[in-house]
Amino acid sequence: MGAVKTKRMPRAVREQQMLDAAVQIFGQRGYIAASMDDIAELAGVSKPLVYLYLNSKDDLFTACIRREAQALFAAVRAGVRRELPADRQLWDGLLAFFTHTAEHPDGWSVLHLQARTHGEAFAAEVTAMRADIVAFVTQLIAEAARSAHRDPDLPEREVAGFAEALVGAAESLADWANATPGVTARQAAATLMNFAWAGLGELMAGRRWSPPGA
Amino acid sequence: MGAVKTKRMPRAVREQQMLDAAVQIFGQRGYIAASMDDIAELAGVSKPLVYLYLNSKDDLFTACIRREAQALFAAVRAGVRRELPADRQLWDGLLAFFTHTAEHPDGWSVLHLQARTHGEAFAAEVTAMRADIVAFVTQLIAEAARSAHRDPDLPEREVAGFAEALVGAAESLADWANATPGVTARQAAATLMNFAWAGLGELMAGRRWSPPGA
Amino acid sequence: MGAVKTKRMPRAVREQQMLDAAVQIFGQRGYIAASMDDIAELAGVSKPLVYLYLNSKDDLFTACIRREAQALFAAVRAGVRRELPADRQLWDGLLAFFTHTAEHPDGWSVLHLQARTHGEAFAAEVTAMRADIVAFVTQLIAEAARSAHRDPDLPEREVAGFAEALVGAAESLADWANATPGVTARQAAATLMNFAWAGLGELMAGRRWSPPGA
Amino acid sequence: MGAVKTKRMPRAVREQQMLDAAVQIFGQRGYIAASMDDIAELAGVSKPLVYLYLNSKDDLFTACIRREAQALFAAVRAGVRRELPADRQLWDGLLAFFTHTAEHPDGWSVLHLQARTHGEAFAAEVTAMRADIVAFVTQLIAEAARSAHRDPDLPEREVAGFAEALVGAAESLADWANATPGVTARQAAATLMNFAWAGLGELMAGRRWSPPGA
DNA sequence: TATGAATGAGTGTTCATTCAT
DNA sequence: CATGAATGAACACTCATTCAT
Repeated sequence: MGAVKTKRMPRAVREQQMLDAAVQIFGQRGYIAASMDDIAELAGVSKPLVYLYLNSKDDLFTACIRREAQALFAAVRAGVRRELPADRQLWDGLLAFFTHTAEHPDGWSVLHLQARTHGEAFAAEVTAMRADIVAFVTQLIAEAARSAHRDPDLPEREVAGFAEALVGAAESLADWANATPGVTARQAAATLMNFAWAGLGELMAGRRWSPPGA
Repeated sequence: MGAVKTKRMPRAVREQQMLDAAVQIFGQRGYIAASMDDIAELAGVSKPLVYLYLNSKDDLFTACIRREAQALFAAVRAGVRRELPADRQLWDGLLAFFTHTAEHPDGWSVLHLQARTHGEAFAAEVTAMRADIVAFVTQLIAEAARSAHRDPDLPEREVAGFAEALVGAAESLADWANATPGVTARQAAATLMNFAWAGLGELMAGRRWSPPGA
Repeated sequence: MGAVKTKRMPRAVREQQMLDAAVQIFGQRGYIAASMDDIAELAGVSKPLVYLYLNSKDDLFTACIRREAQALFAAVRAGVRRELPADRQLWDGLLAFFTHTAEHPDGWSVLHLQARTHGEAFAAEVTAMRADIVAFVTQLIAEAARSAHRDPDLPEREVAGFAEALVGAAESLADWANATPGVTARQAAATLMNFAWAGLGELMAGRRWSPPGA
Repeated sequence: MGAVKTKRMPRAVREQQMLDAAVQIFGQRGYIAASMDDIAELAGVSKPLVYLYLNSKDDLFTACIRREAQALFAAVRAGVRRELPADRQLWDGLLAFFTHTAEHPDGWSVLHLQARTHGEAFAAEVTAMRADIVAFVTQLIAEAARSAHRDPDLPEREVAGFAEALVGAAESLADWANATPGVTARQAAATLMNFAWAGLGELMAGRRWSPPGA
């Protein structure tokens, strides 16, 4: 299971092996339950070497978070072509998102479960990437509204709430898809698209569901 | 911060104090990082008493989960009157949900973050309650479809995916609302209602967003 | 299993119930592994009452040792009639001994295993009773030698060694008999009698096995 | 008292130091009363190192039992030359036995007191070695009977009882010798030899002491 | 006479981390 | 570049013992 024990590798390669092992163990066991012993063993190196390269358990975890966050955001970006229509961009982004989370369940666990459960410092790392995604979605919505020539001055807070809800639903569905055998990335994306697109249309059209007694 | 140190209380009272403290510490630090020492201290009792009444860290955590799950579900139920129209019921339920999670952030953290991250046994406790909520929402959607005389035979799987997405979005928004100062329970509920209601309408009308190349 | 829970008993009776329970638990689990909780529960009383009557775990254990030691010595004495011939007395004594240890295995365990394993203070209690028995056997041997008119001045140290070996063998056989199903007290006594009596005869006759190179 | 604090020793050496310390503490205080802290301190190392090398208190105790059992049996074997007459072999074996138990009182305590008092698993370790010794003695008796051309078909059960009594007496005398200042290994061996040899002669001659009323 | 409520002190065990080589 | 040897600090859990009633 662990990396084959090879001697004398360049530092960069060794580091990636360590991060691979760390993501796997952190993702499956959680930050605290993961032991440096286990990570070192899975990486095929001695524990002092892990400390030499990655400094501490905290730093190692942070490095994992950063690597996985960048990988996820990069995957989403790479899936989207900005010249296509907004709904197509949203679809492509969702598809890329669900595909990536399905292919890297441990990384997704690190980002969505573990990092948020063990201290503000770690959570902040994820929050940054999440903000990028939310911003991206927000921009998409605004763009879509503009291109539809409807309600060009959507209240910013409302759009933000929408983007937040959309991203939140996506995250939840990613967990659900990973935990439910037989649910593909396409299905998850289609479900969310159906769920969200009509609401977005109403939003852009300026129609609101009004709470009673407001 | 901790409970006022009072001597010689009846067991039932002490137990609630301990659960209060445990929910707070588990919610803020997570299952593993929470130490029984800290919980006992916050509860204003000695550690052996915690063990005498609650048996073990596992049992204590389980007791927390159960208490918080029941409280949350009870709050949602109590907020809904079944004789009102479906959209009103959904609104009332969401409002009760966001109100409760806002008022009990640690309990919400225990349920939504901690319990799902530390072993199947704990997760199952939450899953049970979540299933109740999803079933409740599913029922609401079906009811709404019936009362609207539209597409009375919605495909079950699609409704389930919708309910899942709706509950997932609600959970994510609860985190977001708790983490974002200035966001009220009403606002969170309104955002989600706007986000979801139109999509539900489309669903009931049998209209779907179709993925490209399908 | 434990005593029936009855309220308001005279102190003496309660104390015996406690000692019964204590002997059972000490005998089966050992001094340290035995918990005051378990003893109190088995005795059918609350823990503070045990402390009220018996003071401390140490005192309770000591009381057990004393009671069992006296009971064992009394049983041996009661089995022997001093007017009979020496070999008959020895036989009767051994039979009484093996019968008692077989009927009170927990008491025997307390005396022979537990008391000697947990500190000098406890061991001393047993040593006292053991010395009584060794003295009794020594006296028997001397008496037998006198009545046989042979070697009336047996060296004291040698007789003591003999008595010690005899008692030691008896103790070992008691353990063996208790641990080996199907071995009766009579069989144990007969084995030891055969083993010892001839050696005693040689001793009294002044014949010795002489170590080489002495 | 404890080993001189030396840094950076090879694992094998440290392990022996730990076993030395453990035998001493287990022998003097018993399995449960012995604390890993005390053992580690006496061994001159930190507690985690004890766990790293010996795994657990259970394993450490088992390792002690095994080492001491092997050492004792090896000492007895080494003391006996099989080509000599049976009584000489018995004498040499007893002498080696009492010498070893006198020189390793803690080891003897571990084997004879502690291991038998704290669970079947530990007792079994000792029982195996004891069975070897009993078998050895049984063989000796049979051999002696053969070479004396007397009653070559001794009933097996009786020989076993004899061997049991002999070994039991030896064990008891070892305790006695260790507890009684001034008693040498030679004296203990001579006492037992005198005690047992004549009885063995009677046994081999087919003469029995017969219980009254049988 | 009797007990429910409560704890100080200690147990076995684990883990992130460092040094000497 | 790499590691075997070693530890300080903590954690879950238990137990003999006491107090207030």
